Amino acid sequence: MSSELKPNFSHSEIEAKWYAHWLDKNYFHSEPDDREPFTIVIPPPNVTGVLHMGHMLNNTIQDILIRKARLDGKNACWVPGTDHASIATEAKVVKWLREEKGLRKSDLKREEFMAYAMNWKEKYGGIILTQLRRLGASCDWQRTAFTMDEIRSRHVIKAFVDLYRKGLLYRDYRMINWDPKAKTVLSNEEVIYREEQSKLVHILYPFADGSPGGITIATQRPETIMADTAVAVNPNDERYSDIVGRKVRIPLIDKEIPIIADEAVEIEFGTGALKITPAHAPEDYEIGKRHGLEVVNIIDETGHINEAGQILVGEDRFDARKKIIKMLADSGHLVKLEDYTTNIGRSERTDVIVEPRLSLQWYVNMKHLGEKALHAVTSGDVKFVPPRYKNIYRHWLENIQDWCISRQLWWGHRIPAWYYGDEVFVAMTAEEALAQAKEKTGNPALTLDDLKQDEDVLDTWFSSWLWPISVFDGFGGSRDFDYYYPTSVLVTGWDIIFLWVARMIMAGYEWYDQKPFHTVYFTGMVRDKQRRKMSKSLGNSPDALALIDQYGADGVRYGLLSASPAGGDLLFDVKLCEQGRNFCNKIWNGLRLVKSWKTTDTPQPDVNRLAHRWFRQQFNRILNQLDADFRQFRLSEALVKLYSFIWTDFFSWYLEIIKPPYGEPIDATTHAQATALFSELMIVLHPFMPFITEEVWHRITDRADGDDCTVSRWPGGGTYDEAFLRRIELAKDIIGKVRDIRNKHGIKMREPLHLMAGQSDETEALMAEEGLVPLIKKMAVLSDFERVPAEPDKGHVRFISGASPFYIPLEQAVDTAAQLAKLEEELKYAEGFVQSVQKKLANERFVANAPEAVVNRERKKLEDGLARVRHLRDAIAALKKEA
RNA sequence: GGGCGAUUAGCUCAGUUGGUUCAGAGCACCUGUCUUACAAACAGGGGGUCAAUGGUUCGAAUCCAUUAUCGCCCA
Repeated sequence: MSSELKPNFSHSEIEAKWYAHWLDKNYFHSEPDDREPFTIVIPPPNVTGVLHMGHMLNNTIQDILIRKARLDGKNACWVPGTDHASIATEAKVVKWLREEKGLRKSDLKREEFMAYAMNWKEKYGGIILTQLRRLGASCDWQRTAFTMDEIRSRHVIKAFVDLYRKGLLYRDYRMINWDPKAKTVLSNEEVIYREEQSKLVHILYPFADGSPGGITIATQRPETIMADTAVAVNPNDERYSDIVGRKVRIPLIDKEIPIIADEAVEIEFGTGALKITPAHAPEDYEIGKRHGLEVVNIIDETGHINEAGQILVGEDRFDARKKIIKMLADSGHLVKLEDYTTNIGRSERTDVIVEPRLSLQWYVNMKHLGEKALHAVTSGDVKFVPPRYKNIYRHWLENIQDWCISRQLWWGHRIPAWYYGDEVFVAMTAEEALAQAKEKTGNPALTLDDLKQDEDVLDTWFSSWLWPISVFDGFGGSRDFDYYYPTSVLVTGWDIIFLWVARMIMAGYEWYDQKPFHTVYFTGMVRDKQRRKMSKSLGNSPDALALIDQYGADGVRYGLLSASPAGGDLLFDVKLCEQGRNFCNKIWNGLRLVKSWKTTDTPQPDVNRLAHRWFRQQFNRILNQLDADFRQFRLSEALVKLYSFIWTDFFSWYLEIIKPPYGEPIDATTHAQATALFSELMIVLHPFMPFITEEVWHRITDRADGDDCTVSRWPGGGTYDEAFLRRIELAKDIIGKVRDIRNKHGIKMREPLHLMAGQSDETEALMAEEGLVPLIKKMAVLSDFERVPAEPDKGHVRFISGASPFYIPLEQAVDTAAQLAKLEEELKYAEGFVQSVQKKLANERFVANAPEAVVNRERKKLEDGLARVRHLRDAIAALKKEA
């Protein structure tokens, strides 16, 4: 049997096999039943996206939680799906049309474009869901949803209509964030501010009446001077008090504008004088409104200067900036150029600098929606892991602004608003809108052709915020929805806490007065070793699939998770995946070892019985800890714990203890126990590393059809005896010290040693433990292990373990000096320890105030410590006498 | 400007309610090893004034205050 198993684990041969098997058995599909549900909705990746490190981390965590819930016997349901990602996808389709078909969007009718886009999506979209299978994601694929499919679209339109009827939607003409590349408005949350280098340009605006001088303003945007309609100073700024009210000329175009005074102008900034460009800066727009200034728009929707600019018409805004600085210098109006760092807002999707722009858009009133959403989190109804994100969330909601939801795109949900003259009709369908229009106007002759539907689509997040509801067809009132909602956990990155998480909570309370999920687990960002965020442009992100090919899905999952505390950033290093792969190999070889044993009907030796007792109890202890870890979402800790438990306790200790000499059989009882323990370990590790655990599960013993690791039951814990476990720890310490002595003296493992233990209660208890003496003899390779009444005369080394002395006679020369140094160091430590305990116990207030258990513990510590010190002193004295 | 968080070994990080020999893990490093499951391994080892100062307490890596440095969110 064992001859089938290669020395190295090969993940590529098993991953596809088991994934297909799980699908074949339909294990991932969930239907409502009597069991407790455990539900996760996937943060839908962009339909055009490909798997990257962030997805891998995110989905590994979800899969761990789902698989654990499945093993716990819950009805686990993980709903996958994709997001239509309006801006990103439309950009990709436009590019594809241009490059592959030679078509421009402007050449196409809306319907034509949508047909191409849908086609494109069918062909290239959703690749990422296939890639998730490689990772082992146990999603219920039959429930795959798409934000633009029929059901989800219905939810979006219904939500819009409903909010409109409730008076929570409105249209307004105001300053918005414009993305000149995508040619659409963005919400505040889609603008990313970063500090960037810029120039502050000082420009002289001469007096209009021709008198000498003028006023020097400072601006970052010299290319917009043509749109200026005033220069403003602070009314309290004495430098300018006598020229307020006078007129100046805009250089280059010689337009006359007034100098006005407004409190909003910062005296300290620049020259204290601001050019006011109401069409192209939010603050200027406000100032302009206060002073009734004209609004001159000189930048078109693509970020180029338009006819109203008079000069530099058709130039890109940044080219225009360079040119105008040159022109100002030539005309003598440039006073100076100053280096300047400022916060620049860029589009989250296209990364171009956002252009403030006035336009008419749809908004959601957030005041109303925000209140319950805030309470949900502050009250703990929705739990955040880690909890510190509560503060960030609260801060945002307390300062919330209305949500701009219209987008000037075609790919998305078209806004269900129809216009007839100045009237707006919002309805589920054009026919309903027509009916409304007929009633409102009293004109029954109106037809659909008289109504004009809004050209814009809705923000993608306006569909994502309904996701936990819409994937279960919640607005239809479904059995699924009743059963699965609220979902159990949401796993997502903290970067979309406002864009997505907060809004889902709002939607949940708005439509069902119910949270969408019990807990939000925030993952960190995956960064490289230099702490840089992984990105395509930096090229520092490893190819996710290549990683899986190289290290196996289990190895990569291990690597991602072992260093990924909740909410903390993960500094990714392929070394971690390598460690995961090595762990797989270790498990594989443990399997090979156990499979290689022949069994015999002989009775179980004491040492094996002891080994099992010890490991069982240790396992119980770990199971308790794992329970706590899962409850608190400390997944990384749980995995690290399991890693060392399996590697060290199971392989390095348990299997080594029970391992029969080469070629000899093992007693059947021990073999059965080892097989059972191995299987249990595979269940416990399964959520983290599903593939290898399933493989080992099936190889370790014969299984009936359907007896798969992935659908087995998580083992229940049990009791353990602390005193017993401590005795074993002591034994392990003794073994370690013997090995150290071998190391130091160059004694090979095949040379058995003779170990003598000094008299103490401790050694007495130790040797009375059935099986422990043979255990120590086996693991330390001893010919003999016995207690002696006193230290032997000469020719031996000594060490202290616990509070007892041990001696090993040696044939070879003993390195007295080295031993002495080591013992003296240990003595120093032990004395310091004893001193600190003594000090504590001498303190009356400690003895009086501390709990009795704590005081007793200290007394025991003192007793042991004193014994240890005594033995160390004896040993040192003896050693000195020898020298 | 408002807020949040962090600072523990060379690196990345645990350390749960303040109390068990509590100063830990992994990686890295050093020494040794074909000990026939595994060199992707095995057996050992060295390494930290827990950022600084002060306070609370019988007792502080842990709680409080101040300072320093760094990171992030919002404006």
